[in-house]
Amino acid sequence: MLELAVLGLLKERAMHGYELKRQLGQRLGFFWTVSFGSLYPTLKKLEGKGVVERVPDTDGRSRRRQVYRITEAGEAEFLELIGQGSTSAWEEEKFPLRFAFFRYLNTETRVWLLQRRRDYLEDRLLQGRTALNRARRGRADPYTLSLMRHGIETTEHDLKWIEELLTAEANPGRPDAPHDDIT
Amino acid sequence: MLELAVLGLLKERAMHGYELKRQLGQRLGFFWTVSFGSLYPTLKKLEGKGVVERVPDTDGRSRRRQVYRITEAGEAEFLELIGQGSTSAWEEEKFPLRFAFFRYLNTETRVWLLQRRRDYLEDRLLQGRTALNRARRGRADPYTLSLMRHGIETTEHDLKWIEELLTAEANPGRPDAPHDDIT
DNA sequence: GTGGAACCTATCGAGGTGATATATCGCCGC
DNA sequence: GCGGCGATATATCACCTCGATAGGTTCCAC
Repeated sequence: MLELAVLGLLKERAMHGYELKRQLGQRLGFFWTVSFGSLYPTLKKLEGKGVVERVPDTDGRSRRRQVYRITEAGEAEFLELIGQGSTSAWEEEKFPLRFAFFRYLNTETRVWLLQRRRDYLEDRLLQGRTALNRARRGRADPYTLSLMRHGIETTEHDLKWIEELLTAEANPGRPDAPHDDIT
Repeated sequence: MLELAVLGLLKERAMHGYELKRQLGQRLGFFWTVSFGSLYPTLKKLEGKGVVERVPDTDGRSRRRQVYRITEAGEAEFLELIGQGSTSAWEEEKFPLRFAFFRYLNTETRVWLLQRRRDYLEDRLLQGRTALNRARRGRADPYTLSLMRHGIETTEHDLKWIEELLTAEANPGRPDAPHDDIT
């Protein structure tokens, strides 16, 4: 998981651990946050696999930072991770992470992933509505009901977003991707 | 975490593990799901602490299920867990869980928790907007920008929900709690 | 230069995750 | 009845991640 995120970020440019965390926090902080406790071990593991490497301490100063860059094997590994279907569950769970690297995929794959996501959300929505109705009949307390309603609304919002993205993907009319970008 | 959820559900009525998972899935499945790998160990741990106990296999049939009920010590433990401030982070993370048991808290505590939540969300929103602006100036790719925008919108929606709840809490005018409940 | 704040790496215990194994029940066709 | 099969239910394992914490380094104000 984190491996994909790290490789994706290092694909853009070399970074040290702390900055990886900061970048991740900014880009998908709403959906995910990494802890140092998983980041640093992961970096070491990746280095062990040879998919990232430490940038040798060029130009004397600041030898405290451990700057990593992606290797050729790493580029391959990244494509492997982001492209593949992988195991059911996390696929849906970590959608935002995958989405953050959508630019590295071709349109076909993007559409495929978006459709999978849409189906998943629609299914959840259905289950959620069913559960809500059951809860209503069961005289569940107002707070529980409110929570369930809110969950449904949130999912509806997610779904709408996905559908807009699908539309945008279908006709690269003007904005070659998701809407406005004024200043 | 899970401990609070389990105790809260058992407070309503005795259940076996599988059903606890099902109930949890229905009520806050949008925000959380438990795995068996944590549920069963947790039940044992709770039994060890004496806050829940196995219901003796009355009336012969179906001896396969392990039905648990909450003990008196468990009731106390529950109030302890839900009432206390606990450690910073998870407090925000698991807000929905806490909210699901709001009916066991008095108005004062409810309002306090809602306000904390509101402040937290407002802070995130601010950070998110700042990050978005920076990303725009940095010519981030459209997908990343779209993701960030979506995160912001979702948080705004959460915030609106909290504010409505605060309003409802402030004047128990007609609906003694969160809005409509037709049929 | 010296003290402190911000920066950065690192590790630990606790606990959660998804996958998988196994056993039992309810039910249907025959 | 009885063999089989899908749903129900408990259990465990290896791996991953978390939050807390500690410790070292760089930078700057005074």
